[in-house]
Amino acid sequence: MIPIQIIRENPEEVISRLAIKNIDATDALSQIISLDDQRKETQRKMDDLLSQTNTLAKEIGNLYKLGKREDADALKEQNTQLKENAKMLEVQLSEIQEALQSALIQLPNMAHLSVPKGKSANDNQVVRECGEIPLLSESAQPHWDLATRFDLISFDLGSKVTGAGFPFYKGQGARLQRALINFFLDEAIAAGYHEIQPPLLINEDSGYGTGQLPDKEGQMYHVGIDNLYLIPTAEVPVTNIYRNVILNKSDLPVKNVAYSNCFRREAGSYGKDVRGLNRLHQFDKVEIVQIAEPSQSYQILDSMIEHVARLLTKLELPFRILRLCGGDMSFTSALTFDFEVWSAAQKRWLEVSSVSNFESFQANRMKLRFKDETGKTQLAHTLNGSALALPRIVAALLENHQEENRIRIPAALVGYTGFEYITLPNT
RNA sequence: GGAGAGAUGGCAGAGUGGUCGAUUGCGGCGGUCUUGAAAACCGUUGACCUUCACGGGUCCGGGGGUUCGAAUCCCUCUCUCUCCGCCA
Repeated sequence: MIPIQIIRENPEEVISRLAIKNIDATDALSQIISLDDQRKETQRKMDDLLSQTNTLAKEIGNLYKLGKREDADALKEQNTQLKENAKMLEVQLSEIQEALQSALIQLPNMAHLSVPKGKSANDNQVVRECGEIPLLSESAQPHWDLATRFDLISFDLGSKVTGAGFPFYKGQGARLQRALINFFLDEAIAAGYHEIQPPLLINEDSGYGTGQLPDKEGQMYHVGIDNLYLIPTAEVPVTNIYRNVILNKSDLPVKNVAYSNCFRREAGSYGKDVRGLNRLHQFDKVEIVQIAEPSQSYQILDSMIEHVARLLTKLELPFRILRLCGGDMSFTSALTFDFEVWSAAQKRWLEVSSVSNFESFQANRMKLRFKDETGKTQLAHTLNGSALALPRIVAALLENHQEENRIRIPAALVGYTGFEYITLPNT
């Protein structure tokens, strides 16, 4: 939610920054400002009346004490009348507030000025390419075939026991998963992040806090009997820790890292993009989340990008970094960089991380603030990024590092897997 | 799952219908004293809306109600604690 003060103070900036996301907010803003005017006006009138009723109530109390019962009764009647008027205004006010809130909540976050204009993923800007794209032999296989041949992952068992998109990891496949999780967590801890293990189910309030609700409801698994949602990312529980919290300036930046399973319904996905590990309903991810002072958030965004780049370099995977264009960005983000690794056998780029600065958009929704040096409370900035999501990393590791009859584990990971090569079963 | 108790400011903890946004203690901040610190003493100390300001309004877990007037009474939801049951 864009803070109303920003809209009031600087509507032109809001309009132009929303235009980067291909949104014409001119009408919406003037509607919002007029609703806000009505809100103030109505509230002022109501406060006036309440002030009068408060004064009268005190007088009545005094009159009773003095034994002037008739005078008191007369005032009582007067006060009842005032109270009724105040009640009417209260109803009006809550209607106006509801309309204002729903208008505000429909506005996406403003794009940062560095965001390129554009409509789709084709307009994203490649800002960096790192690593060498491996030349594989003719017999190189995509990861789903490797996973079967080396007996690492069973998609069929997943379908049998749960459904498509819920694979079983087995043997060296399972150990590789565990190794990656520990590697990512240790790297984050070394970079100063604080490890958190969050719950995997969240309530409705948390869904609103980070913006999954109301509009992305269909993307989450819902446990109806308890009205809880399975988390689509650890970002949701980890950021919502700070819902309705006022931090001290000295607490910032808050740097948290969490490993979790992630659950996504991925309604509407289909085709070759979802083959194998490319798109799952349940997957593992290590997420980094920071809460920062506004003046530092972009510097912190850079440091998060370097952190993710370092992980991919250590895993010896060729990758590129994209600056997302306005049309490809999420509703809540102000600036997003995507990381893609090259999948050598599929011959395509796979998105493995998305690092974003939300500025005060999430903070405003969930009332996450901090006290600055003058003792004033103001909204903090929130940032998060995947560091990293496992399935496509596994896909790329298997494909890019495949050799004749084995798959090489990158050196940085050997201490975690306990083996240097994935080998064929029964050899 | 059954029975009971409770939810008040950063924390602890008073307050059971009238001047209570709330006694007090701790903590925090500022000051006196001190070479410095501690102790002691004095002062100060919540959030939100509105206003240039003065001021006004809202908030005692959430929501609703009774009343001229609610932290205090009633309804409801959520959460916490104790006991019993079940259980990794």
